[in-house]
Amino acid sequence: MNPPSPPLEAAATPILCTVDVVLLTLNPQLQVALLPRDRAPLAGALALPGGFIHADEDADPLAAAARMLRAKTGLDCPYLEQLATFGGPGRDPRGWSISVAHVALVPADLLARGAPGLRWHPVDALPALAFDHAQIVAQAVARVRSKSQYSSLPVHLCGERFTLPQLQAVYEALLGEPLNKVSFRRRIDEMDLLEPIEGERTGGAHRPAQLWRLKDRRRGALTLTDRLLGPAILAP
Amino acid sequence: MNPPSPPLEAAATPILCTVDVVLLTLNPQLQVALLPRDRAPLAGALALPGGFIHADEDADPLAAAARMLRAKTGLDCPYLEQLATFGGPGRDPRGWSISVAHVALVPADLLARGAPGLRWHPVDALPALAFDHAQIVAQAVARVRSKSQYSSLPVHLCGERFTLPQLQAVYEALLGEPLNKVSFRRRIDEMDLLEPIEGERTGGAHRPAQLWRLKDRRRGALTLTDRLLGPAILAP
DNA sequence: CGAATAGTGTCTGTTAGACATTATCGA
DNA sequence: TCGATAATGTCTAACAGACACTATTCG
Repeated sequence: MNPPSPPLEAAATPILCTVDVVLLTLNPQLQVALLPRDRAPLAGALALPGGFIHADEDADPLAAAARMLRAKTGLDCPYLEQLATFGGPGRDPRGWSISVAHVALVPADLLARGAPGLRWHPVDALPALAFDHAQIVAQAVARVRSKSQYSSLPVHLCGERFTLPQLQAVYEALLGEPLNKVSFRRRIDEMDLLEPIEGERTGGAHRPAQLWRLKDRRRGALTLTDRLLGPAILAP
Repeated sequence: MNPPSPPLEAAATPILCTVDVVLLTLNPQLQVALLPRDRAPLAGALALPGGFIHADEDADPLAAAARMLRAKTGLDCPYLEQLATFGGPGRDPRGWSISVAHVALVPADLLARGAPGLRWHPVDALPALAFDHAQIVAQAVARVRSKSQYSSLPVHLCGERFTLPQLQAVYEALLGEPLNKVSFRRRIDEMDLLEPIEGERTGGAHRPAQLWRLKDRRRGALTLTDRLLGPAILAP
């Protein structure tokens, strides 16, 4: 039997392990939360909320991302998933580094509670970002748009209560083109996602729309359709 | 200006950074390549091909996975993509660790060139695996089955040259149910993936089938359909 | 010619989307 | 009553899949 140590194949140079979060909202276009870096390297540059994994407090990468979200943005997000891992010798001047990137979604009506330093930028007109964060944002946006074709992901950009016309507008903003109202409602109905709630929302002189909310068992999860909602978009 | 070091927020405990590869083939069922570990921890246990990222030679996680594939399996795989990153304090007894998991596909007719120690196991009847590798394999299989619904991924499990009935059988094995021949061929045709080649393959007393190969510009890439090929499967 | 598999033509039930109609509000 | 938006009914063109038919090989 071998003794349990030393690990013969251990990496010579330790690798920097970080998580980053692409926090998105729809207000009214798709926007991403950025923070100016408060320390070197690249102090002052705009970057995604993120930081080092803490071995003593993080249970896994997703938990590290949730901690980062809480600490840096102050927002409580109904949706958080892992996106992909970016790594290499050049992306951080301190050395070979890994970033486990995540995507988070927050409804626009919760933005007021966020940290004051947060800066929201439309994803289609980004300023220069630190590290390889522009590439990470691009991949996150592609993933969100792709999943909007065949899942309930966009409901996590609406608030707790919303109308079907509002939800359709969210899907249309993500997919980039108008959807057929009848087909859209058939799909949403088939997904068995929503339940009607009392109360009405109206904005003017017209028939008020029914309010809906996610069914309990759909909370925090994605529901998939077996047919596409919109036209095909290139997936990651 | 701040000096570039020390990094104020650097992780106290270094984190172990590894890559693992879920190498799959279809022969005739879906099988995964496993290797008995040759050192502690868990020496002798079956594990995925993988190892530490080497900061001095790997350009990124995908390159590290490709190096690992070459070194540990000896196989040249036409398809390799990142799957997801698994991490936590308990998955490796040496401490908080990260595994950037990948999926690779290899046609069954190339298996003979692999390393002699490789052991192939049907993914539906796996033995006990080291670390959290069973979970990684499960997620890889789910991803491959899901992508088989709407992409050309299964062609990478066929050899260089194949017939349409062979390709359909590969799709059916992955999706777990028979497909309509006419619809399947319509879809493959719409994807504009394949070109016919000279030569015929026949196995007996019947009409020989046309041979096809991937068009050049489709090499190494996935092509997507805008409609599903089979019934919906729960995606990761 | 018969068996077996490859490949294609055709028909029909289903579905997506265009359009029209009804419903419900405020002014 | 009118304008505006919500919600639903209906019709048609397109598509998926079932079926049948032809093609091509070997024995």
